[in-house]
Order: sequence, then structure tokens, then C-alpha cells
Amino acid sequence: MTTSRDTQRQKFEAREANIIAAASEVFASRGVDGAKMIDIARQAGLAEGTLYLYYRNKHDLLTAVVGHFWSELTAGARLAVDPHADPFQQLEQLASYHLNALLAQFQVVQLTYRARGTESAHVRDLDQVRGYVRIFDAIVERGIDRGNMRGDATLWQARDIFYGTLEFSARTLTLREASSDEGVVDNLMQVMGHHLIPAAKRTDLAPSAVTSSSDAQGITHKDLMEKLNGLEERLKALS
Amino acid sequence: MTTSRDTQRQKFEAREANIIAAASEVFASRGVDGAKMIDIARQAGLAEGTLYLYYRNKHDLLTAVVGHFWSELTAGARLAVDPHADPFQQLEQLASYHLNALLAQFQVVQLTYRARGTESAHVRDLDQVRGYVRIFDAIVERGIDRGNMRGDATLWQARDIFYGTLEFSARTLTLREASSDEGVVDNLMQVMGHHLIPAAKRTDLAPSAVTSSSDAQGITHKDLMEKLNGLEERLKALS
Amino acid sequence: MTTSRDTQRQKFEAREANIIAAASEVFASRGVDGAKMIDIARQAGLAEGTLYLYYRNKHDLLTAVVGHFWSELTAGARLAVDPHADPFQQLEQLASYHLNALLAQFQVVQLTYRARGTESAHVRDLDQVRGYVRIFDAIVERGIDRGNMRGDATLWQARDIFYGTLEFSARTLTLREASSDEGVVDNLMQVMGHHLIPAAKRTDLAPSAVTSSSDAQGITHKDLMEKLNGLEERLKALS
Amino acid sequence: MTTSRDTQRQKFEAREANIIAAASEVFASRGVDGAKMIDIARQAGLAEGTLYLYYRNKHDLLTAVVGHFWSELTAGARLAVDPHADPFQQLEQLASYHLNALLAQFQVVQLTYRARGTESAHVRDLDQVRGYVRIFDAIVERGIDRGNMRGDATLWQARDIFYGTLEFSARTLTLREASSDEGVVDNLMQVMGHHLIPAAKRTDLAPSAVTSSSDAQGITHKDLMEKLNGLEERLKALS
DNA sequence: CATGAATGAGTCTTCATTCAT
DNA sequence: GATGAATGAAGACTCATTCAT
Repeated sequence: MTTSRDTQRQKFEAREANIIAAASEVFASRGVDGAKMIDIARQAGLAEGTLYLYYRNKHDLLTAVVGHFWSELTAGARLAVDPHADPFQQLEQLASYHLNALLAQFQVVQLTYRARGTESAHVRDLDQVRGYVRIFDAIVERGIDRGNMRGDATLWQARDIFYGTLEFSARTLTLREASSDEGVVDNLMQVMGHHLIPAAKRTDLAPSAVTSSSDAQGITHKDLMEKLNGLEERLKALS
Repeated sequence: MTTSRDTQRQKFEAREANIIAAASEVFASRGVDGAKMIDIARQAGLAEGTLYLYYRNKHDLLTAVVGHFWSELTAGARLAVDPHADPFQQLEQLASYHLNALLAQFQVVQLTYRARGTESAHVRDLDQVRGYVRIFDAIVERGIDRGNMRGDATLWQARDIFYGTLEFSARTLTLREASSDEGVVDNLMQVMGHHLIPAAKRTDLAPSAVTSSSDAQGITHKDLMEKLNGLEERLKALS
Repeated sequence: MTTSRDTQRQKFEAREANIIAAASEVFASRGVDGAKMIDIARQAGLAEGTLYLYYRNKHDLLTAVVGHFWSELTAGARLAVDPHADPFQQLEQLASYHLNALLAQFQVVQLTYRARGTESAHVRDLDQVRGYVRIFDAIVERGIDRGNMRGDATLWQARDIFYGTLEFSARTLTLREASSDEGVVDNLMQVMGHHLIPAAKRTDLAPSAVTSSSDAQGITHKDLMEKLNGLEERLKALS
Repeated sequence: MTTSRDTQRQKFEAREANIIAAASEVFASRGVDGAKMIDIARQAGLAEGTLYLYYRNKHDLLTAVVGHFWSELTAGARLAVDPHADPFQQLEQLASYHLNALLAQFQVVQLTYRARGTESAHVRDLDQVRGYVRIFDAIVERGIDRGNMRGDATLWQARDIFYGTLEFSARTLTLREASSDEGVVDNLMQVMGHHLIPAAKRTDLAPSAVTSSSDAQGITHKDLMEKLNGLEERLKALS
């Protein structure tokens, strides 16, 4: 009985995920108002009416899509950021992750800004964005605690530099149909470094941030540094 | 006769400006699809049909609104930037101007993305946007010519930092309902400084000694990486 | 004063004729509902509002166009039919005239059937058509009086054969983009002959109706017969 | 399952027929442009939007109505014509059938002219109309083959006499609110007879002796004409 | 539960008609 | 009288949502 119910539950959630995926795609490609419920249904391989068994109306579906996007993004970011790395490495990992996410799902991010309607829903959307942003905040705060980063820098300004630059860079890269990030993350990290690192520590960063050369295997100094920092953390943990 | 024709022309342009203003407001507050032509007409104090004497259809009106916004923005920017100031001061003036414009008309900027020729003309930007961005480019290029700024920095990345940061800051300031810019421009200028000022001129920053990644011993990154991965595995086994 | 008033009157009527001509063309080419008042105005070289100084509304204008067409057609028919010719020649003249009129203004005739709206207006239209048809009737009645035509044949049936055949032939000729009438009138006259001529007199007609050969000057036996009949009439009148 | 699908299909076709019937009525009574989609929907007992589930737009619906009319007419005509009768009897059967159809649905025929591809596909007739006319052609061609009818008579002219007369007669009968055909078909058959029956078979008609227009003396029509014109002038001077 | 046919409110757009200049 | 800008009623068409099967 429980198993059957679980199976049902699984089925339900699979359908739900299926609808969200379909809706994400259609919303992203045609825009909120350009997306017809029938298009979403077809994309999901369902009948129109079936959508309404899962979501009360189009706006609810949009909210779910946006909510799903941010929670997935948040989960992905947590995996992408090595908890043992030092704050700067983490920031770089986050930047890299965020940029790739934007490149892959740029249109979906835009939907967030367009979730009009009730104020309450808008606030709920913002809450989810805040959850995502908290990852950034946590990294920086940890950096400040450790003394690796300046505490006098206003956090939200660092945030806007970080996310604003990444979003605009993503747009530019998309327009250029560029495949690699073309040094965007490196550049950003240098900028963030100057913004966040206390003057006394700044020399340590420069080499890492500036070097972007790589050999044919695509392994950069950055990759090595990350690895080393990871090892360092583990050794610390051991002792 | 000429006077009468001029008066006519003036009337026409006044009405046109009136419509653009009304449409800007309605588009901004309700979004493109949320804005009804009759709402715009009422806002402009006109009958619905009258709009169509000035603009062929809704999309044309949107294009006009966005085009008008950017050309006004460009005109304002030219006034805001002192041609005799040095490039960095100019950049600061531009940043300040841009931020204020965003704070005042944040929603209109968002419309830009909808005004593009939907799929038809590929992703052709509005000419007016290019014109506006050219102001930033001109300042930086002049800085490079004068030797005040680095020529090796990629222009578009500087641009994305500049505009991305300002746009996200504007959003934040709007959410906080802040009245002043709370140091956003100052901070941005610091960041832009580090990004654009040649090492020789930076006094508060260590020279960015670039350590070349290739070494004479023929040891590649790949070799190092393999070694490190081996170490990592051993450590995992230990813990 | 009278002269000036006459001049005014002339001007007015000239404008009126101008509007009718313009409206005829636009109505004919685009259909009643497809014709926009502004198109008619432009075609007439006038402003939209000016049309309303001459005709209360679009329907009135249509009525005027149709009325004008039929009265012109009637007037033209009276000129085309030689009053001294014998009834059969007259019928042939009328057929030839009617066919050419149809070929030239086929679309306008169609407008007649479409003058919807008030019953009264419809009746008025029909009256004008009746005026035109009376020419046919008069010819046939005269033929009957003279004993050239049968009185037992129902007049309206002869009329429907006559006009129905000509209208359908006109349509066919138009579709074929034929320039000449391709024997339509000759054929029709033969048909009308068999329908209207008393058996006893039928031999007289056959040659005339059948011969359609002509030399390079385009003069047919028909032409000669007409001429001769005209002369015959005059001689009768003299004696 | 198959039954259910068949039922569905039946329902669909019933609805389709229902819509066509409703549209026919409204189009016929109010004209194409006078017919509002909502009127047709109401007449069919449906909501406005439902029409669009069956026909893409108003013009498609019109085309369907006209197409349906002609194909029904064609089917009816095939039933009305006895395949074993002789060509003349068949023609009479067709005439009688056509006239009655016109009396019943006169307005619908008029719609045909509007259903053509407006300017776009040049003047492409509806295939259904061609199919209908083919019935007439087949009868006449069979008559010619059998030797019952003349092969020298132009088919299209016979067609125009036939259909033109019937259409105009129908109009007349409708205006007179006549119930019977009042001899229209009989009369038409007489006319068609004279037009189509070979001279050898006509007993009530003198042989149509054709006098050739060219004579051996080399006197042309032009010569005669000039002579006659001279006589005419003299006569004018006399009177 | 799933379906998809039916619904009808909502919108853009057109164009006959008016009227201030 | 003439103009043509302004009007707003009207209508084709779309699409989110419902509900009988």
C-alpha cells in the first residue's frame, strides 16, 4: 500500500517535473504572454486540461517554473562550491557556475523579473532569489570572518558587481555566440579581489587572477590552485 | 502660411511626445502585453483610434517608446559628461547619470528586450542602444589614447562591469527605496579604476607580476594535476 | 448673377460627376465593403470630409453610383438604337451595345445586386433597371405591333434570355480576356429570332443572322442590312 | 473503440454541416461582409470561438459554404439527370433541376463570386463550379457524338445561354413570387433546340441557307458601303 | 485521472462619420 | 465650402479556463 502510494507520488512528481520542464522551455522561448497553455501541454505530451490538474492557472505555473529554477540553481550552486576551498576560490567557483547557468538558461532568469501579478507572489519570488544570493553572502561573510576579505566593503554592492557583471557578460557572450567564457570569470575575480581583499593581502591574489594561460588539456593555474586549496583544507581538518 | 505649417508640425510633435509619454508609463507599469491600447489612449487623453494615426500598431508604438527612451538617454548623457574632464571623471559622470536615469525609469529599460524584431531580424539591437553605448566606448578609447587607461583590457568586459553593476545597483536601490546612490558610483569607479588604469599609474596596488605558466623542465599542468589527484586519493583514504 | 450661379451649378455638377466616377471605379475594383471612403476621396482628388458635402453617407454614394450607371446606360442605349431601323436590327444594336457596356463595366453591374439596406432604396434601384429594360420591351412591342414578332411569346422570358445570355457571355469573354465579342451577338440574335419571329417570316432572318463573315474593313452583311433598312425607313417616311 | 471513433467523426461532421447551414443562411441573407461571425455562431447554436475550431477564419468558412453548395448541387444534378434519357431530355432535366435549385438558394450562388481568391490566385474559379458545369458539357458532348446535336456550335455559348437564361429567369420568378416555373424550361429547351439541333433534323425550321459574303465580281463590302453612304446623304438632303 | 471540445471575455485594429479650423 | 485630424463603435480572432465524457 505504502509502496503503491509512493509509486503514485513518484508518478505525480515526475509529471510535475515534466510540466515544469516543458513550461520552462516554452516560457523561455516565447515569453510569458507568448506562451500558450496548449503549447506547454503539447511540449509536455499532455492535454490542455491536464495542466490544470497540476496548476490552478497559467500564473501559478509561471510561479512554479520560476521557483523551480531558483531552487535548482541554488542546489546546483551548493554542489559547485567546494566547502573546504578558501572564500576566493569559492567565489570563483560560484561565478563560473552562475555564468554557465545563465548561458544555458538566460531566458528563464528574465522570467523572474516579469512575474507580475500579486505583490505576495512577487515577494515569494524574491525570497527564492534571496535564498540563492545567500550563498554569495555566506562566502563573503566567511571571508570577512577569516580576515581574507574586507568587512568595510558593503556586501550588497559587491553582490551587484558580481551578479550584474555576470548577467551582462552572459548576454554579451550569448549575442557573440561565444562558447567559452572568454576570461569573464577571471576578470570578474580580479575586480572582486580589488573590491574585497584588504590591501595588505592583495599581492597574493594578483598572480592567480591574472594568469589565464592554459595548455592543451584545458587545465589552468586556477584549476591547480583550487585543487591545492582543497588539499590544504583537508590537511587542516586532519590535524 | 509657413507659421501655420510650423504650428501644425509643433502640434503633431507635441501629440507624438504626449503619446510616447503615456505609452512609456503604461508599458512600464503593466508590461508590454499587459498594456492595452485603450489604456494608453486614455492616459494620453485621446481616443483609441487616434493612436493609430501616429503609430501603425502596438509594436510600432513600443519600438517608438524604447527608441525615444534611448535617444533621450543618449542626449542627456552627452550633456552630463564634461568634454574637458579627464576620462575617469567622465566615466564617473556617466555612471552617475546612468544610475539616476535607471532609478527614474527602470521599467522602461526592461522594455528594450521586447522591442527587438521578434525573431524576424535575428537579434538586431535597436540602433539607439548602440548609440548610447558608444558614449562609454568613446570615453574609454580616449583614455587609452591618452595613456590614462589600459589598452589591453577588453572593452566589452569593462562595459559589462560598468552597465551590469549599475543596473543591478539600481534594482537594489529601488527595492530599498533608497534616495541617494549610497556610494554605488564611488565603488564602481574604484572597480573600473583597477580594471582600466595601467599598472604604472596605480599607486595603491602591487604590480601585477604575471607568472608564466610554462616552465623549462617540460613538466606540464597535466603532470602536476595527475600528481595532485594521486595525493588527493591518498588523503581521502586516510580520512 | 445668373451666370455666376450657373457656373457654380456647373462646378457642383462637375464635382459630383467626378465623385461618381471615382466611386464607381473604387466600388467596382474593391467591392462595396472593400471600398474605403478615403480611397474614393483620394481617387477623386478630394478630402474625406468633402464627400459628405455631396452624399450623406457611403450607402447614398453607392446608390448614386448605381443610379448614375443605369441612367447613363439607358441614355447610351437610346443613342445606340437607330429609331428607324426595324425591330430586329434594333435588338441587335441593343445587344451589341449592352455587351460592350458589360465588358467595360462588368463590376459595376454587380453592384446593383448588392445595394442592400432599405427596401425602398432597393425598389428605387429596380425602378432604374426597369427604365433600362423598357428599351428592350419597347423594341419587342413595336415588333409585335408590326407583325415582325410573335405576340404569343412571353416578353419577360425573351428578356431573360436576352440579358441572361449577354451577362453570362460577358463574364466568359472577360475570363477569356477576349477582345472581340466572338459571335456572341450573332448567336444571340439567332436565338432571339427563333424565339420571337413568327414561323412564316423566319427565312428572312436566317441569312442575316448566320452570316458573320467580314472583309478586312470590318464591314459585315449585318452592317449593310442595317444601312439598307435605315434607307428603307426614310423612303417610307418620304412617301 | 472504432464505434466511439465513428461516433466522434459523425458528431464532428454533423457539427460541420450545422455550421455550413447556419453560415449559408447568414451569408445569403446579409451578404458576406454583412454577416458577423457571432451571427453565424448564434444561428448554429454555438459560441463564437467554436467556429474557429472548424474553420480558420471567415474567408475559409465562406469558401466552405460555397464549395459545399456547388458539390451538393452537382450531386443533386447527377441524380436529377436520367443517364438513359436522350441528351435533350437530359438537358431539360438539368434545366429544371437548376432552376429549382436557384429558386431555393438564389443568394448563395451570388456568394460564389466573393469566394474566389481575392486577386491573389488571379481569377481562379472554385473547382466545384467546374465540376458542376461539366455535367452540362457532358450531356452536350454526348449529344454531338450521337449526332443529335451540332458540333459546330460553340459549347461555351450554349452554356451561357443555358445558365444565363436560367439565372435571370430565377431572378424574375423570385421577384414575381411565382411558384411554378411558368414555362421557363420549355422555352429554354426550344431555344437550346434551335441552337443545338442539326439543320437536317429540324422540321419546323427553314434550312439556314448560308449566303456567302464574298462574290466573284471583286466588289467588296466596302464598295457597297460607300455607295450606300452616298445614297443616304442624298436622301438626307432631300428631307 | 485524463482528455480536448467548447466557451466567451478580452483586444487589437479598421473605417465611416463628425467637426473645429 | 473644403479639409483632414479625431473619434469610437464594431468585429474578427485568440486563448485561458471549464467540464462532460
